[in-house]
Amino acid sequence: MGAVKTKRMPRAVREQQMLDAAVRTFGQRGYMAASMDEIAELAGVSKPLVYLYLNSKEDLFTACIRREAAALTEAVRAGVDPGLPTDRQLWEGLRAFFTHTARNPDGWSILHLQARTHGEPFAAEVAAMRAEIVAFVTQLIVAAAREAHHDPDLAESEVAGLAEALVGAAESLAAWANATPGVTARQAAATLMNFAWSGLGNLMDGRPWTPPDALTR
Amino acid sequence: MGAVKTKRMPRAVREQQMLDAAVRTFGQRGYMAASMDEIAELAGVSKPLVYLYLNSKEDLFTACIRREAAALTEAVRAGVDPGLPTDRQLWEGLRAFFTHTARNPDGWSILHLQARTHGEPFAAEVAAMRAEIVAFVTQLIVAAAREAHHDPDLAESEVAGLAEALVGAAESLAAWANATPGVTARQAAATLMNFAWSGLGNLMDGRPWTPPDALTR
Amino acid sequence: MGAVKTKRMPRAVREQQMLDAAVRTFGQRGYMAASMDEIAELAGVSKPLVYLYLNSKEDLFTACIRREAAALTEAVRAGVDPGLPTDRQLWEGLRAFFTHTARNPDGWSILHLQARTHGEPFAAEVAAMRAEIVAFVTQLIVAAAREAHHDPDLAESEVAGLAEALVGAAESLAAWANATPGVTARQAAATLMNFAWSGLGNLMDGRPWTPPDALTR
Amino acid sequence: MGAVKTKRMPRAVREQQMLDAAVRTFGQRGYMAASMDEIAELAGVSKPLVYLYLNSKEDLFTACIRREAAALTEAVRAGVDPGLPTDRQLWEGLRAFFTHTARNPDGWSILHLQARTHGEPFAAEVAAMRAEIVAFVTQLIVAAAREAHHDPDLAESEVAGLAEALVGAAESLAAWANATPGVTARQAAATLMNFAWSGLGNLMDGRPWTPPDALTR
DNA sequence: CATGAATGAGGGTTCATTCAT
DNA sequence: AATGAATGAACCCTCATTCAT
Repeated sequence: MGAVKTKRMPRAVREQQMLDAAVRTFGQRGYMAASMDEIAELAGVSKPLVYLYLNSKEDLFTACIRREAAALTEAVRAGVDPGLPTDRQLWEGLRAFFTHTARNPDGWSILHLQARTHGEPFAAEVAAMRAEIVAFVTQLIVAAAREAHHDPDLAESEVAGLAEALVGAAESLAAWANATPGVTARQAAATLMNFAWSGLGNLMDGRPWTPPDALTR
Repeated sequence: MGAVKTKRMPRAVREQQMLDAAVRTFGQRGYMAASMDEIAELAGVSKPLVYLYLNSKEDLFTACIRREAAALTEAVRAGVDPGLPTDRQLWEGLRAFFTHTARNPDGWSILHLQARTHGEPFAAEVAAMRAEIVAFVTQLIVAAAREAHHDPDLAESEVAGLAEALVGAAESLAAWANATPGVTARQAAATLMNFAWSGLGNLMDGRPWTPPDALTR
Repeated sequence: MGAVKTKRMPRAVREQQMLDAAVRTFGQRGYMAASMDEIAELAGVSKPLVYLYLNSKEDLFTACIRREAAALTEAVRAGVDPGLPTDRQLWEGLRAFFTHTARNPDGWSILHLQARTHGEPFAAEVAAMRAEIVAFVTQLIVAAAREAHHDPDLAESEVAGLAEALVGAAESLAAWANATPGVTARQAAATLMNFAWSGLGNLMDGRPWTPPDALTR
Repeated sequence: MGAVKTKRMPRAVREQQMLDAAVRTFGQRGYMAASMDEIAELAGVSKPLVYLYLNSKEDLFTACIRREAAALTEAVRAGVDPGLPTDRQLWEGLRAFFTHTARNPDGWSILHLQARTHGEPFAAEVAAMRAEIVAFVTQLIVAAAREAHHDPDLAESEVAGLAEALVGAAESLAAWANATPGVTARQAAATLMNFAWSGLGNLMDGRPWTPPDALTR
């Protein structure tokens, strides 16, 4: 199970191996239950080397959070074309999000569960990333309102709640999709678009939101 | 802060004191960081008594989860009048949910964060409760579809995803409402109803969902 | 070598056993080289019990210092009759000091070497005891000067230096006497009285200080 | 603060840099708390080089002790003119001693505290130096006795004790003088000469020992 | 001459858990 | 019904020391 024990690697490489092992261990065992011993073994190095490079369990976990947060936000950013209409942008972002979380369950566990459960300084780290995503969604909603130029009264606090609800729904669906066999990232994104864009009321009335490439795939 | 040290209490009473202390400690410190020492002290009893009554840390935590899960589902059930139309039922349920979680932050922390973060057997315990709530929501959605008798093809898996999204959004909003000063349970429920029932698309077009008692309060 | 493993002792007794073991271990191995494992084993208990009662290695060492310092100052105080003339008081005090340090080499090692070598907060602890002894000696010197009513100019800073020198000489002689076979506490005290009271110059001229009970013993 | 990192120095120079760093680190942190890492960094070299040149922490510390012991004895020797009368020789020796220890607090800490606190083989190393100084003092006392040709019976063991007391007092005063602002090496030496040569009894009677150059300075 | 990479061994500390009363 | 006394096991972390280049 452990990495092949290759000796004398340059520091940068070893550090990535350690982070890989740490993300996996933290993601599966949880922050507190993960032991530095296990991480070191999985990384194929001795414990002192982990401390030499990453300083402490806390620092190591923080490094994991940062790496995974950066990877996730980057994946979403890369998946979105800012030239598209807002609903299309949201659709693309959700697809990228569900795809990335499905491919990195351990990283997602760290961001979604572990970091939030174990207080400061970890919660702040992940809150920063979350704020970035919420801001992106907020801006999409505001843009949509402007496009529709119908409801100039949409209060800021109201928008904040909506963005929070949307992001929360996405987070929950990610866990659900990961745990439910047969649910693809695409399906999860479609479900959420339907739910978020059209609302249950309209769905009931037979007016779902339609994926833009429904015909081609 | 700890309970007054009264001696020779009947078992049932002592057990509740212990669970109170445990919920508070687990909720604030987290499952792993909470120590049996602290719980026993907060409960005002000696450690062996905790073991005599509740067996182990794991069992104690499981008992906490069960108690809090039962309290939450009961609160929601009690808040809903099954004779009302579906959207009204959902509205009442959400209000009850946000009210209960705001009043029991430690219990909510246990259910929402701690139990899910620390794997089996706790995750299964809380998953059972969640399934109950998802089932309730699912049934609401199905009933709504029947009322609208428009879309008999609404696939079961699709409904499951929608329910999941709705519940996830609610969970996230609960944490957000607890952490954001000035957001009441009522407001959180209204935001979520808007989002879930009308959808962003309709909101943008000026067709929000209207709280049933908007005029009276 | 370790104490007989007696079970279920009252806390006060166990604590003294632990302090005994700790004084011996710290005295012989030194503060840093002593391991809590070794101390626990010598005390005949498990390590967690040592921590339960004494908190930490630092606290344990501090407790040792306090106990040994109290024992030493008490021994000196008990040996001195404040009604006697000053040189007699000094003589009795020195005898008590050398006797006590000879009988408690580990305690003396802790006070004289270990506590001073390992910085704060230990140095302050032993400095307090030393200040007490220096104050006692200073007061003797001042009293002697008053009795001789010859030198009203004896500056305070000068007296401080003399007291320091006397105490330092005593400390050194204690280690020397312990390490040199055949040197008794009595002889060490006599040598120091000679040195301190008469001075080398007078010794050379055949005017030593005479122990008060030279004839009787 | 660390030495400038100059490369490719001859071995002898590098060794002195290492010893400088080691003396400083051992003197300030203590033998056990000092880490080879810190010493190497302060010396501006890599750790393996320290091992290459000085073999082990123990050997490095021993080398420090030897160097500082040699420096101290050499300073005292250089300060004394063997042609002078014995009290003048002692006076000069003490001045040299207090001056040197005041200027080399780290070295003095190593000799006086660290080496003695951490057992063999270090204690033996510093004991050798101490024996040399005690021998010097002993010879002074014997010479003084011969000059006074009064007490040919001054037993050898008695002289040994006196020398020990004198050296011990000097050691204590050195630490005291270093720690007490405003006390110069000269004053410390004068205090000790007074104490040792005239004795408290004569001081009280107004017969102090008079520094030879009291008039000129 | 010099070092980046790496580790075996051990130390302080904490915790869930049990025994004897 | 209740507790004071006690521990096995594990965890985080550090350090002196060595290879391979």
